[in-house]
Amino acid sequence: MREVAAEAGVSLRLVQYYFHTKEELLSGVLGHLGERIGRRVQDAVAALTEPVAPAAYLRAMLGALIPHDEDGRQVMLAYTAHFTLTLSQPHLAPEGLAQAEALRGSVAGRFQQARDSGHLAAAGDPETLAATALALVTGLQLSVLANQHPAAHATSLLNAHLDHLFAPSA
Amino acid sequence: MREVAAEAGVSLRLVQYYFHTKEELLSGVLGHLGERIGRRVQDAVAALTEPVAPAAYLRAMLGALIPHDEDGRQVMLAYTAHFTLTLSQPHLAPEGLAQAEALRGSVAGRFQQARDSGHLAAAGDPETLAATALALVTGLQLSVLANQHPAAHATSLLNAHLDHLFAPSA
DNA sequence: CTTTTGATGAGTCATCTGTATCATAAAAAT
DNA sequence: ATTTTTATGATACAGATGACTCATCAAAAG
Repeated sequence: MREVAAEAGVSLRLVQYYFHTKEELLSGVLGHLGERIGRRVQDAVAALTEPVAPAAYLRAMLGALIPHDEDGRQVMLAYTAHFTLTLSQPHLAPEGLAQAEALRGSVAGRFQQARDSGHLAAAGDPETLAATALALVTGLQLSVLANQHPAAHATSLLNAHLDHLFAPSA
Repeated sequence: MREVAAEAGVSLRLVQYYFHTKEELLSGVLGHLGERIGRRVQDAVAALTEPVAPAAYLRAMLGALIPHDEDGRQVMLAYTAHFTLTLSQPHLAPEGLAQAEALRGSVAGRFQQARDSGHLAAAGDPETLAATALALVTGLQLSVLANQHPAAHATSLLNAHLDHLFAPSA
């Protein structure tokens, strides 16, 4: 609590004013991070030029989850830390997972759309493709945070995966 | 330190005897977890019946990283927690990453072998395929630990990904 | 103008925590 | 038989930490 207050340039008393306990603070942070990540994804999608092909949409959405700038790195690092904490403290999870669930649905919807419009060449139902793509992004995220790959490399791995789904004959 | 001693049914003094500081304890645990995970992978590979097709080998190796029993869950959960810690305390990493690097090389080698023997249908160099597959497994691992998917489902997602690389025409 | 809300300061309390010290004793190695 | 290794017990201590209280004050809302 003291450390958070100091880092924020604020009195300890104020932190206690808004977050009565440390648990409330942690849940609050997890929710806040979820929102920031959601906004980053929305911004990336909004930056697309019309018309939006399903493949490009998915590239933008999923690519936004890979930390390619300092802000993204900080957000993703903090989110990863809090997410890992929820693995042993499940009662801290509620709000954060809602965001993740919404994202999963959105990705699955895009895959469904791609299938309907005949752009998708790969087998497997949209739910499966979405779950796989999201797991891949999670792993790539971590590899970037751990400095195993630069962000650009991780993005190209993600794009290669998507390209393979949309045009496997190449 | 006290909590570790109590959990191990051992005196605090003994923990201090083998690990002079908390940092040493954490590094030691990280190394120990790396070994246990490596052994689990080796065991899974050793259980294969000859002759070993490249695809089956990769399925075994990578599948062993998905926690499908209680022991696996504990090991992977502890490893994930320590790995996440190294993201903000990089000096705790040295030994743990060596194991991961060895695994990456091994997976890449198998992909190379599959390509050479004509079993691999997908494009992309072995290094890329290995990095992608490992990132996917990391993400699936986390999804299982977070109870987003049962282990069997994660394994089937992994197998679907590998099948797609080995037989994309289906 | 008065009340509510947002913000700070100073300090207390009990507990947790990493580290350290000294004495001791069984067990294993030499 | 003696030395070294492995293990425990009992504290001690300084610093960190979460939670709480009381007093105070500026700003915004009513």
